Amino acid sequence: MLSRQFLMGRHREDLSATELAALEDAAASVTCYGAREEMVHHGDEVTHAMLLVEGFVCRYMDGLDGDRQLVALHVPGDFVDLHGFPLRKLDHDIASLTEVKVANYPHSALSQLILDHPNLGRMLWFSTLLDAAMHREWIFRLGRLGAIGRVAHFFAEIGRRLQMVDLSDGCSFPLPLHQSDLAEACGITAVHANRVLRELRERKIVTFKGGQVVVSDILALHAVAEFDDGYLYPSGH
Amino acid sequence: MLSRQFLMGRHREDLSATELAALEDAAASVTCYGAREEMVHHGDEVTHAMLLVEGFVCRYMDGLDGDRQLVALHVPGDFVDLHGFPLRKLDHDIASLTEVKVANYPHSALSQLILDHPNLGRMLWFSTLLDAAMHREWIFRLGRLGAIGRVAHFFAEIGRRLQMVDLSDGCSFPLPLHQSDLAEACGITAVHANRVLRELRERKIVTFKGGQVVVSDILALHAVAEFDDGYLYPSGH
DNA sequence: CGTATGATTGAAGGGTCTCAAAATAGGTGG
DNA sequence: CCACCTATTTTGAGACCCTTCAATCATACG
Repeated sequence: MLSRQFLMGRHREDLSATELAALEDAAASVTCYGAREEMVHHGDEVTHAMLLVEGFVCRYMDGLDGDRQLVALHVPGDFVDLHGFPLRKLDHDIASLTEVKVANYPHSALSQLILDHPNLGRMLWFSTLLDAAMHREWIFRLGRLGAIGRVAHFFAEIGRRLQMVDLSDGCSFPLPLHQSDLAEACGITAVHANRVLRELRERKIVTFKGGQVVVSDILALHAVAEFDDGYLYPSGH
Repeated sequence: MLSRQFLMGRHREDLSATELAALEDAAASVTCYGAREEMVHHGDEVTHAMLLVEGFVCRYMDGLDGDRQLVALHVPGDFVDLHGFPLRKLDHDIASLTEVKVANYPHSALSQLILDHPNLGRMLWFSTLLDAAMHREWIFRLGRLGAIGRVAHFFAEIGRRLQMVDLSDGCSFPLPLHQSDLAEACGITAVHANRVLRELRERKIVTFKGGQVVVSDILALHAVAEFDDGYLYPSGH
C-alpha cells in the first residue's frame, strides 16, 4: 500500500475502491536514494513522478553566490515532483535529506489513469495545488515574520503535516535537518538560526536537537508563528 | 476572443482548433470590478474561475497586526483563481488593483471541458503550476535577496510577463501599484521601498512613477535581481 | 586518538525598521 | 482657475535585527 500516507492527507474519502486500486497499480517501481543525493536537476526532462514513501526530501533553488533557498520540504506521503507531469521540466533542484524510498509513477501511466478516472485526475491536481498553498504560506513567512517567527512557523507546519501521516504525536517528531538547512528554509544565516533556536529553547517553546523536534508549548509556538493550519486543507475541507 | 492573452503565455501551439473553441465557449459571462475591490475572501466557496481580461489583480494574505503580504500579482491573460477549481476554497484573499474585467468559467463547465478534452485539462493544470513556479521564485526572492534585489526582481518578472501578452515593449510597461503595494509584495516597508526606488533611479537602472515602469538598463536590472525567466516557461519550453 | 563536521558563542558592522515630519500630487468644490 | 483637502511620496534620525567574520566547543567517525 504505497499510497497509504499520500491518501491520508488528501481526502481519501472522496475516492472509490476502484480508483484507489488504479492509483496503486500505476506505480511501476520503487527506488532508493542515499542521504544528501541530488534526485532531479533543474532543466532535466522528467518522465515519472516520485511518491515519497520513506525519508525526507527537499526542493531548492540556488543563488548566484552559491547560497541555497529551500522552496519545499517533503515528508512521506508527498508526491515530490508531480508538478513535473504537466510542466515536463522543473525550474528547481530536488535532493534527498535522509535515505529515501520513492515509488515511481511513469507519466504515461498517469495520463492513462486520468483518462480512466477523471476523479483521480482532479485529486492529483489538488495535490499539486496543496504544494502551491504551502508555497504561499512560505512567502508569507519570509515576507512578514522575523527570524523567530519563521523558524517557529516552519516547525509548526512540518509538525502538522507529519501528524497528518501519523509520524508525529503532536508534540514530538523527526526532522532530519542541520541548522544550516533550517536556515536555508527560513531565509536566515546558520549562525542566526542557532541563536533563534536558543531563544525558542529558553522560552520553553520548542527544542531542536539531533534531528528531533520537541514542542513543549504548542500554543506559544503557533502564536509566535502566526500559524493556522487551514492552508493545509486538513480533512473536512 | 477572451482567452487570447491566456493562450499567448501558455503554449497555444499544443492545442487544436476544436479545443480552442471549446475553451472559448466555456466562459459563461463577463464581470467588471472597480479598483481596489475585494473579489474573493479566503474561506469562501469558489464556484467559477475568473480569467483576467483587463486590469491588474493581486492575491494576498493578512498577518496578525493587519500587515499584508502579496503572494501573487495577475496581469491580463492570467486565471486569477483557477486553483479554486480543485481546491474549492481559497486560503487567501483576492482583490483588484485597477478597474478590472474578468471572464467567468463555471466549475461545472470546466469539469465538462476536461472530460471532453483531456489535453485542455492538462493545459489548465499546467497554468496553475505556472503560478506555483512563480510562488517558488517569490520565495527565493524573499529568502535570498536584499531589498534592492527584491524590487528589481519584481519589476523584471512583471515586465517579462507583460511582454508575453504584448503589454510591454520590454523597456516600459504599466504597473498600477502604490509604493506601499510594492512594499507588500517585496516584504519590506513602504518607507524603505521608497529609498530602494531612489537608488534604482540614481543608478539609472529603472524608474517607477505614476504606475509606469521604465527600464533603462535591463541587463543591470536582471543582474541585481539574479533574474532568469526560465521559471516562466516561455514558449519553446 | 586525530580529524572532520556541525553547533555555539562573541564582537562589530550594515541593512532595514520605526517614528515623525515635510513635500508633492491628485481630486473637489467654490 | 484657484484653494483646499486628502492620499501618497519623500526625507531624516535613531534603534534594532540580522549578518559577517572569527574562534571555540561538541560530536561522530575512521
